[in-house]
Amino acid sequence: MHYSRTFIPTIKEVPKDAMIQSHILMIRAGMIKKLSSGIYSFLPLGYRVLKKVESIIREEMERIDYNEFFLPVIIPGELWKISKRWYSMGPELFRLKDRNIQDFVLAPTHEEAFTFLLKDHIKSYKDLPLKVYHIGIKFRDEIRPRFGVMRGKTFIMKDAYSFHRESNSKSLDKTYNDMAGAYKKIFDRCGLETISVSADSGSMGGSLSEEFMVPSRVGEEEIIQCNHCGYVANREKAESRNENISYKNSGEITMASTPGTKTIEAVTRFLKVPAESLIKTLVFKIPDGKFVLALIRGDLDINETKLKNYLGVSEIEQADKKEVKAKLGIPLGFAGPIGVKSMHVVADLSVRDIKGGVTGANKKDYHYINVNTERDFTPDEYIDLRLVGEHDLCPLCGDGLSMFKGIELGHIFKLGDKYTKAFLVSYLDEDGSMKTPIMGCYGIGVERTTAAIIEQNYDEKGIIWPISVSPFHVYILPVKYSGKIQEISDMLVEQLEKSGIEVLIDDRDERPGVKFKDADLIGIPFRITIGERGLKKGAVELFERRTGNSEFIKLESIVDILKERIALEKKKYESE
RNA sequence: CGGGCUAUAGCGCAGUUUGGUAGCGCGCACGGUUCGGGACCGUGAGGUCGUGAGUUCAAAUCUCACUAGCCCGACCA
Repeated sequence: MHYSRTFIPTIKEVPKDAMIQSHILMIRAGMIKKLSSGIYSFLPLGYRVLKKVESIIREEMERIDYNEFFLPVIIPGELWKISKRWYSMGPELFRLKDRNIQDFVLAPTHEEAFTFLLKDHIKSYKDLPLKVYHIGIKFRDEIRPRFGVMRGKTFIMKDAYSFHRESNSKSLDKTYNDMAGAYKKIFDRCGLETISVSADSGSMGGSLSEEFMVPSRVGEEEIIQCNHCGYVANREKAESRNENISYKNSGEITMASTPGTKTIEAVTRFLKVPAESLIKTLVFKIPDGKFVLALIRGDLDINETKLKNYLGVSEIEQADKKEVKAKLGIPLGFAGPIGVKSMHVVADLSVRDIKGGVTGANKKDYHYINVNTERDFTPDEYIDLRLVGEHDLCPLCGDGLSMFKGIELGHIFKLGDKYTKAFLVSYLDEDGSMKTPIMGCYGIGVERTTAAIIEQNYDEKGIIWPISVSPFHVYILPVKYSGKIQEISDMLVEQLEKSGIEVLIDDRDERPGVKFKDADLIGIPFRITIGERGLKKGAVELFERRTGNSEFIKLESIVDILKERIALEKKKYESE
């Protein structure tokens, strides 16, 4: 293609709204343009990359026998009412009405639509397993869109769904594992280093789930990893081994005056006790307006996701001061479990063994000391509520854990029968009995993957595309597009394109410096510079963006050499 | 939703403190000199100063309200 006729609006300045490299470079290279917060248009160069990522995904989906569909983005609200997500999803779900005042949603994901679509076609165990997917636009009214295309209000997702016989969970296991394998290949082929971590399944429902992450400073996920045995999990999900802290048996429980000590730190300082002997007490509010008391050892924090899952609610928030005081009569900062009757009390496992502990007395400026769990109070339940941190112990091997950040590119779930049950999907099994199929679902964020590729492949000059997703294979840079140089450039373009190589020729009437800068910024893997300097020797310059290597190649062999190099480079990103 | 910041030409910014009718760099157009790493000189086009109201003889500048965007926290591919 000719640069002069292609819309590639590169810019020199760093856009003020962009904070991370992938966002900055996508804008600077003329790949995307913002329409509104979290809503971006893809320009020709960006779209070419997007399509390449999509086709890698397609190839790997086909390879494991998934059928490609294309579903609408606007879905009757009725379907979402059947799955109950109309009620549970909250404001991130875009809702609208048609002229007949019927409810609709702009689909944030397609479990409902696919389940409804396939319901009529799953009648026999012979119809299973059924594996489907599509690549389409999704809508989520994100609380805070961020980092350009990394978290948008609309985004392209590859979402796949599988349906299986309920009695044969091995079928789901296999499909799930196949998908994990396909994801690994997809990301490898995009030139990405990913890791898979076990994750919380959130509002999707279902049991097991795994996320595919790219480690990155700008990631929004926190990943916990064992330095020893390979345990990896999303922090939301991560568990840890309880340390054995030896508590001494204490004397009688006593109420002590602790004026103004509202924080853990203040209490430990005032009473001269370690944080481990405190019983931290937090009041949470759940959607039905009820309050829950959550306890954890003073030096630890509550993992709200774990608490939400335990309570079976989609949202919780820490109750605010005034409300707690008004409705429960408890001064926040001095809350404690002792004597609490009106609220459900859950305790983290770390609380169970505390003896000689300290906790709020539900009275302003007073704490109880010498508190023994079980002797002085009994929570309704002990569960794991702990927010695992960097210095905790691996739940598997007891070794140390570390934490780093990552970008979540894909997520795979074993869904169970949440949707098939709600939609009354049933099939006749071999023995003539009526059964409900179980499901798996599997997503990849396409733009986010594209952004992550840049995040892992750039330098101070611009993007460095892996050839598998590069908008073009070769950038031809005629130092001056006229006379002999023009003739040779045109000839090269023709020959290369004839062999299926994608070429961008910079035929603009610009000074060479401008062309070099743009070529570096756009980041196409190979560049051929054609100028007097080389032609004197009957050669052109072949430059490799990633290594910075450059060499002069005889004109007559450049096409063959390029073909060879490109084939070699492509091979690195091929399946298997 | 809470906290912080911003809004002036296509992009990046100055001007706001101390009110006097808008400027710089890049980009764009034209002419010339240049031409293998974002050239130089000259000329020129381009602005409801985010929106609305108020104060004032006079508002980009002061006041109030609103809107949008960005960053930090709770959601997600």
